This record gives sequence, C-alpha cells and structure tokens, in this order.
Amino acid sequence: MRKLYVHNSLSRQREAFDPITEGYVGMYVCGPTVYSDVHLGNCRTFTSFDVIFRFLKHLGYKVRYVRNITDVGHLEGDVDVGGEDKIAKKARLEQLEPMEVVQKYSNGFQQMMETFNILPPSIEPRATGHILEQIDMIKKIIANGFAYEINGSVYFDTPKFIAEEDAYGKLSGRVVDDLLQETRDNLKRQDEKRDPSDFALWIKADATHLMRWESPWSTGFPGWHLECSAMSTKYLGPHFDIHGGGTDLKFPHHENEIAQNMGACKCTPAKYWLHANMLLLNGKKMSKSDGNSVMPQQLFSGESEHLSKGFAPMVVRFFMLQAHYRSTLDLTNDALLAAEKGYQRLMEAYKSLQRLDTKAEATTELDQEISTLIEGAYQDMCDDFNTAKALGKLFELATKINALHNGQLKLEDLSSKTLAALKEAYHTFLFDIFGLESSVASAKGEEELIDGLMNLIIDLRKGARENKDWGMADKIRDTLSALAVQVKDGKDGTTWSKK
RNA sequence: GGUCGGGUGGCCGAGCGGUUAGGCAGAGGUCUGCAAAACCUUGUACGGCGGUUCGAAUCCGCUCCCGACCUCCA
Repeated sequence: MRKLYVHNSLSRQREAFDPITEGYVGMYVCGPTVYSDVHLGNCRTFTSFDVIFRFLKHLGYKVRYVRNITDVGHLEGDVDVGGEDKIAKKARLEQLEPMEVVQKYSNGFQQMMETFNILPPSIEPRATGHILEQIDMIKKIIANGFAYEINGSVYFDTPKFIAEEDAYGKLSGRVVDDLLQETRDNLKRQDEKRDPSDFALWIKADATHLMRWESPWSTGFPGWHLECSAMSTKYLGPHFDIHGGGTDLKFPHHENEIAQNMGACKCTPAKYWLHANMLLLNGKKMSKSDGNSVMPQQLFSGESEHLSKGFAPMVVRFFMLQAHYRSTLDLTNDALLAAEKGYQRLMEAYKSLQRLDTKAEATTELDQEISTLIEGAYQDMCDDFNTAKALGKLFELATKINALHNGQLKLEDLSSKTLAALKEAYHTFLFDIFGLESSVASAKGEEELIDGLMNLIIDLRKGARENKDWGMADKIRDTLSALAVQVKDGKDGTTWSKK
C-alpha cells in the first residue's frame, strides 16, 4: 500500500497517515443541518471528503465513512438569550411538522449529493435517531464531573474541563484565558450557565417547543455538538482515524465535540482532523446567513447575477478539484468558464485514449515520461490529497494522448504495456478517484442512436468532401455546429463531440 | 480588539530554498479545400521594504492590503 500523508489540523503539520487498525479507516465528517436547501459551500466540503473517501478506498483501505444529518438541537443564537432550534423555527414558519422539514431538506440534500456524484457514506445517522445515545453520553459526562444540571437543562463545565485536561482550544488555536474572559460582558445575560464558555448538552423545552424527548433531567432536546460525539462513538468507537468538516466548524463545534468525548471517556475522538476550506464568491465567504451565495440550482441554470450561463455539475466538481481542499476557492464566472474548457479537454483526451492501440514492445523515452507522470499523479494524491497537482499531471498526459492520437507522436514508440497502464490510470483517476462522470449516463439506447446518426452524417459529409462539394460539406458542419456538435477532421477520419 | 490563514503572470490555481506546475485567455506556427479541433513554440509572475543564504515566490523581521474564526454556518 502506498504511504499517505495528511495535514492534521490538530498539529498543523503534515503527518504520515497510520490508521489505528492496519488496513481499516474510520472517518467521520460533520454533515448538514437540514433546515434549508444545501448551498454550494456544503457541496465543496462534501466533494472534498468524497475524493478523500474514494482515494482511501483506492489505496486499499476498508473505510467506514460516517456522515451525519443533524435534524435537531441546532440553536440559533444562545439558548439563554432566546435561542431557538433551527428545525423548529423553520417548521413554525412553514407550518410544517418538524419531521416534514427534516424529510424535505434531507431528500434535497441527498439528491444534490447524487447530482455532484458524491458517493453515499457508509452510514448516514440522524441526530433524532440517537437521542438515547446522547442522553447516555450526558450521563457519563455528568458522572465524570464535567457537566451540571440546572432547571432541567444540562451544561458542560468548560472551565473545569480546561483546568483538568490540557485539551480545550488546541484544535482551533484559542487562547484559553481569552475564551474565559472575552465573553465576560455577556455574563449578565446568562442566567443558568455558570460560565459563558459553558455550552448546553441538554435543553429543557418550553411549552411551545415542538421537538421534545424525555430525559432524566427534563422533557427537552439535546444540544448541538452532542450528536456528533454520540454518533461517532457509536459507529466508529471512542477513538477513530479521521474527523472532517468545514474549517468554520473548528470553533466552537469541533472544540466542544472533543471536550464532550474526553468528558465522557477521557480519550480524544480522532487521530487526524481534516478541515476543508471555504468556497468564496466575489472574494467573500459563501454563507446562507448573509445572502452572499449562489445556490447549486442557480449555478446549473445560470439564473444568477453572478453568472453569464449555466454550468454542468461535473464542470463545477472539476472546478473544485482544481484547488486544494485546504485552500479557499474563489468562485467567479471567468473561473468557471475556464474550468468548463479544461474539463472538456480532459474528457476528450480520455475518449481519444480509448481509440489508441499499439503492439509495440520496446520501452522508449516516451514510455518513461508517461510512467513518470502517472506515478507523479499518485504521489500528489498521497501528499494530502493534492487534486490540483494531480490534475496537472493528467493534463500533461492529455497532451501526450492527443499527440499520439493525431500522429505527432508515434504509437510505435509506446509499448503496449505502458499504453495499458495509461488507460488504466486515466480511467481510475477520472472516474474512481475524482468521481468525474463523463456525462450523467443518459439512456443507453439513445446514445447508440445518436452515434449511429452521427456516423451516417459524417459519412455523407465525407462523400461530399471527396466530390469537392464544399457547400454541402460546410452546410453539414455549420448546422451541426449550431446544434453544439463539434466536427473534428483528423488525419485518419472525422470524429465529433458535443461542445 | 484577539487568534489564524492568505496576497503568485490578463483570469483561476499548484508550488513553500536551486527544476516548465497545470487550466483558461493571448501571440506565432504546423495541419486543413477553408475552418475548427489537435499539436508545437511563446509570455519569464510571485504585495512593498530590508535581512539570512552561493542561491528565496519559498526562511526571518518590518510594513501594506485581504479573508476567516471569535455568534448560526461546510
């Protein structure tokens, strides 16, 4: 198995990836809170982890990938200053049952994941389905002295945790003293919490609250953060390999998750923390709360003030892979236009590659160059999943493929062994690792029909050209062009592709 | 204000001590009935000012911008 290196947010360093159990990887990624439509930022994060998931599997690891759906407990504002559960609020606004809201947006989320060709995780647990596990975890935390109950609600005792375990603030780089002091001004408004840095594990529901469960402390609902601790523990154990999520979750979400896990079992949840960076629009973070965003649907349709046209989901996926997952990525119309061209070039090279064949056996300099590029692409991926760099290698290979295809490089100079390896690697990278579908597989019969028709048309045009009937030949070419079909006259025959 | 990250050629985006990243756009060429496509060649960029070094986009200091987190967010 190839040696993998990852950037661990916890140490802020590149580390050799050594799974806890040889050959197996447990990975938990914070999923969405389903109270509205997914936006592109979510899609980028989940695309990043999708590629990580795919690559780990490709390396030969048996991966259990858990990505939750949060459908309760996510408060707006602070619970003590009128915070309200996001799901419940939406349910009230839309006159729906909370579970109706959750179902609607969960469905939408999963459809969007499919649209982006993001593989479903191994387990996709829901917070509402794990209330018992959460209650159980709260009991453990209380038993260990890191939480206290007051008026039916339970809070995590952050100062105590800080005093006893040298762990709080490590991931997000907070200065503990600041955390304890900064919010001092808010202290007056906290009637239940002992300290402003404490956070809710269980919240007593008031009379109007729609989502509620029985617990030893009150009829209420679990706090945000807790579901991830409970569900990761349940499905991956108290200590697992990778925990991922958007970088904006580092604080407070992931920091609190660590505190809860340690509070419950005295052990750190994840060995490696991976954080995907933000997707920007016009240089600013995409955010649903401040309106600076383009919804995926708008991106596909082009109906947005920021876009000149619509872009296919795979073009967007390709666009995202051109940047490293830990870097911010600025979404602009020009960048998407460029990505669209690049994506097409890559796919055309793939098609051309399928038509190449050779019987040569001798190994030449060309063989060496191609092998080096393939190996390089693997090395790039093994270095913290550098899709941008690996993609660069694929483009360099595309240049070789095109040259072989149109005769500028000789097929006789390429051994059949290397060609087979190239075909294998290209397919593996494009489809298995990067997850780029050549097109959403339309009805197969239709494809065959189009191929048949195109062959006929190209044959007719060939006849016209042989008779020097340029008018007819050009009419065919121009008409096809108007239908977004590119006719390509090559050395040995004519091929076509969709523009 | 505190903490962290970043400023790379027309645009996007890798690199992080010495090699052409790559994509898109542009220019010239090959090919072509003309084109397109494809291929070849080409640009010599690293916010500013100092410093370390044989050598810095890459390390250090200062400085100017930008962004993120600190409050719900992937």
